Amino acid sequence: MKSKYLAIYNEISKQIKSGELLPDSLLPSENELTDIYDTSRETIRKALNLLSQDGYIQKIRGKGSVVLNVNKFDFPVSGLVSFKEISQKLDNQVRTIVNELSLEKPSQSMKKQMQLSSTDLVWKVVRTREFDGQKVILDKDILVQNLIPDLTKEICADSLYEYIENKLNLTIGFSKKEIVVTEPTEEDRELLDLEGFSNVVVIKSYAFLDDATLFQFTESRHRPDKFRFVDFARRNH
Amino acid sequence: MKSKYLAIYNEISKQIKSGELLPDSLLPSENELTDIYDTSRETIRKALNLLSQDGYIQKIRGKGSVVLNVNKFDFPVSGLVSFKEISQKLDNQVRTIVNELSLEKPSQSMKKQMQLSSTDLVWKVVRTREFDGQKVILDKDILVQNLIPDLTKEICADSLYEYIENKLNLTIGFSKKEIVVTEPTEEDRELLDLEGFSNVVVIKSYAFLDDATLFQFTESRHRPDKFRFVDFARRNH
DNA sequence: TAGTGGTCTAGACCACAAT
DNA sequence: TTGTGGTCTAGACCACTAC
Repeated sequence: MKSKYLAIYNEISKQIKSGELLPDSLLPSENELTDIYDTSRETIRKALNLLSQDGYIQKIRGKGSVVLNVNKFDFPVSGLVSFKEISQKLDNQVRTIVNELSLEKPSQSMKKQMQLSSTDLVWKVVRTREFDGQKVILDKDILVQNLIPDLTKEICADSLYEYIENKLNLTIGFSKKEIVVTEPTEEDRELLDLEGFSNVVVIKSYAFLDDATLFQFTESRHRPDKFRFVDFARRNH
Repeated sequence: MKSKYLAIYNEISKQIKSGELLPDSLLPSENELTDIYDTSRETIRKALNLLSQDGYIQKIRGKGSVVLNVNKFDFPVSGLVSFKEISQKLDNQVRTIVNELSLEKPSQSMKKQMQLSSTDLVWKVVRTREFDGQKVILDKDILVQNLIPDLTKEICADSLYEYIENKLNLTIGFSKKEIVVTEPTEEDRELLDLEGFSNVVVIKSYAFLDDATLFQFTESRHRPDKFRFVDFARRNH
C-alpha cells in the first residue's frame, strides 16, 4: 500500500463505494488527475486500470471514465475472500465449529500435487459453519506443514487466512477453484443440517503463495439454499 | 490486436498453451524480452501483466516469471464465454433448440435496469441446449431491440454472441453474473430432461457493451450434474 | 478543432533473490 | 554485487468523441 497508484486506487474506490462519486458520472480526465495527485499520467492510468478490472469504472475512449453502479455487487465470493471476511460483511449470527484437526500423511494424489517429499506431513482441518443456528457449510482443508508448522483449534475457529497472512507473513497470491453440484455424502448428512435438500454445492479450491507454491487445498460444501456466487468479468482480450 | 503488447501476450500465451514453454520454467527476464521483441520494458511488462492476470505466469520479484501449469484450467466458464465457444472446446454432440423468439414490452424492472423509454421493445429468446441427446440447459435471454434491430431463429440457433460481435460490430465489454441453486419451475420441468433432479443451477448475467450500456440479460438454468464452473482468481490488492 | 483515453519510449531508482 | 521484477517519470504520437 506504499505505492502511489495503489493509494490513488484506494482513494477513488472509496469515493465510489461511499457514493461520493455517483454512478454514470465521469471521473476527472487523466490529465486532470495528473495535476490533482501530482503524478505522471502512467501512474494515474495504473490506478484507473485497477479500478476498471475490479468493476468500479468503465473507460471510454474520447469520453472519459464512467463510474459504474457498484452496489449491486454485494457479496463477491469471486476473487479470494475468506469465510471470516464474508461473515463480517454479512454481519450475521455466525459460528465456526472445529470438528477435526490432525497431522496426517498426505494421500498419493496430494503428495504429487503439492510436490511433497515422503516424510512431509499435512494438516487436515474439518470445520462446520453455522448461520443463524443452522449448520450450512462444511469446510475441509489440507495444508502443508512445511509452511504452517503450528496450528491450534483456536486458530481454526477464528480465521486460517488471517493467521497465515498476518502471523506467518505468508502472502496468498492466487487460487484456482471449481464449483460443482453433487449428492451429499454420509459425512455431509452427519455434519450439516441438510433439511431434506438432496444436493450440496461443492467448491474445490487450490491456494498458492506469491512464489507459486501450492500450500492449501480446500473443499467447501454448502447447502444449496445458502450458496451464492457473484462474479464480475471483463471480455477476453 | 494491433498493439505490440497484445501481440507479445498472444505469442507467449500460445507457447505456454502448446507446451513449448514448460510449467515451472522461467521466462526470459524482462530486459531480455526487451531485446527479443525490440521494444521498451514497460511494453513487455504490459504483456506479462496480462499473462499473470490470466493465470499463465507468476511473477516473482528478484527471480523472474514462472510458467504456471495451465492445463488444469480446462473449461473456464469464468470470464465471458458463450455457449458456442464452450461446445466447440468440448467437441461434444451438441444441439440448440429455439423454443421462443418474440418482441415484447419490457417488464417494469427491465425497463428501469436497461434505461429504456416507454416505446422501446425487447427481444425475448428462450433456448434449450442438448448434450448427447439430453436437454440439460435452458437459456432465457432479454435483449434491447435498439441495439439489435433484427433477430431470427437461425441466428439464435447458431450463436447470439457471434452475431452481435461479428455482424453488428458491437463489442461486449464486461458482465456481472450471479450463481444460485433453486428448485425447478414448471417451465424447467417442461423444457429440460431433469431425470429426477430436484434442483437447478441458475446463472443470471448482465452483459454490457464497451460504452457501459446494458444490452442483454440472461438466465441460464442448468441441470446440476451438467454444471461446472472453473475460476482463476488473484488476491485482492 | 480540442479534449479524451490507448500505446510506446528511454531512462531512473527501489526492493528483493541469488551468489 | 549482480540481476531480477516493481514503481515512477516526462514526453511523444495515435484514434476516437464531441463540438
